[in-house]
Amino acid sequence: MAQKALLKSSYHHGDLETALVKAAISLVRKYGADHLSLRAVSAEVGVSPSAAYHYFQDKDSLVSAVGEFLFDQLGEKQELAISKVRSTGAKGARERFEAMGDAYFKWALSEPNLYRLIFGGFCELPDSHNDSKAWQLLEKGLDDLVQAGLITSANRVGGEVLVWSAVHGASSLVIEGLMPKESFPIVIKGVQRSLGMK
Amino acid sequence: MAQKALLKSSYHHGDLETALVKAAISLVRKYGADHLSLRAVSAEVGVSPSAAYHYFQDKDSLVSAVGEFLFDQLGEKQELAISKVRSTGAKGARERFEAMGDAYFKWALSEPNLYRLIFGGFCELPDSHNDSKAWQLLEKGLDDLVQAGLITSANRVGGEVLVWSAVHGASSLVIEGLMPKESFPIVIKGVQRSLGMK
DNA sequence: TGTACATCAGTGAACGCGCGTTCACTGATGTAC
DNA sequence: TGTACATCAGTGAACGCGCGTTCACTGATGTAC
Repeated sequence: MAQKALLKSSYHHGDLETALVKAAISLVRKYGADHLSLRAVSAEVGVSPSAAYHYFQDKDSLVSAVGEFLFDQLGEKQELAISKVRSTGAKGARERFEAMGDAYFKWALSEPNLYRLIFGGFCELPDSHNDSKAWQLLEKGLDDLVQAGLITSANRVGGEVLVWSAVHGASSLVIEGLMPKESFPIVIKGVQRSLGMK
Repeated sequence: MAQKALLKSSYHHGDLETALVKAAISLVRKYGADHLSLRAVSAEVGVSPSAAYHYFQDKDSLVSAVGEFLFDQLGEKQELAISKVRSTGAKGARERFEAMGDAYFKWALSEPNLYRLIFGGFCELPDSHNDSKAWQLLEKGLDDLVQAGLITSANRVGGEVLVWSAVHGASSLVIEGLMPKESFPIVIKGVQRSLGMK
């Protein structure tokens, strides 16, 4: 029946909740998180403005749903980049670590408006972010570096917050035009030096 | 005459341009950069909405003026913090360096809405940010560390971008509730390790 | 010192607009018999 | 298989509102004579 609804153009939409989130993303991409309106999202889906209220309490709820969706998506981009690394052993651990940061940076640069929605105070992200894919990948990446003998356990301590801060900060500054994008590799080099990476 | 205008409550305001910028800051502080309206700013100053158009081409121009003002203000906060350091020699250089980062972080935490206005894509900052006070202080701070023998010239290379990225990123993540504020010193420690600071 | 005048900072009414949210409703759907 | 019915996803009109911007204007000001 969900299937049926998807197949025929029908009165009932099928999965309006998801459709609204995706339409919102499409509009934020183009016009920024400020400038997003519930009415425009509904119109994009081809549905009346009030329909959204069957799925979201208010506009803020929709925006927060978008934020969570995008935060997950960012994690998935990183996971994909990591999975593409073919090298093994220490070389693999290093390449996966770098791929993770590169994916984050690349996503930020290619989708500045989405990036700002997540990290610009527009939405409430669950504070259980330590369960998020992005965070877990970061932990795993650092663990791998230790296991590969590229960094010591001692230097690993606090690595998550340093890496995330540096990568996130550099991405943000480049997006806002305050730092040339050529500086990103320099920041990464600096982080690796901090970790004592060989 | 400007003096006179300031003294008496008169038809002419005296320095409406500055008054508008300051009123805008006051409103952004409370309600965020999205939610700022020209009309509210005018009302805050006690002037009709159209008066603003004698000083700013449109709303965006006002917001950009606010951004520049705040960016300068952040630099001044840092300068003030640095100037309060009494120690001399290597100890002084280290304390000044740390005071600079602490001031940045402290300002971000105490004024998240202002911080987001500057760094959240709401305004056009002049891309001559290398002339900004904040940037010059950072350069000078690193030079001092070299001169004090706390870091080597070799390690200083690229120091600006690493330091700014890490401090900015940590501030941003803490503001958004994605990182506990207790992590900030850990990030700073990591940066110092990267610089090979003794 | 007094007066006529040009300047221009600020007024206030008006414009058209899009917004978030509500509400009583409709009509397609799946189900019970 | 056919029919009556309850459900509930989506409608569409309406609400009150605040927004950015414009425009012809007013009246306080400083200046020239």
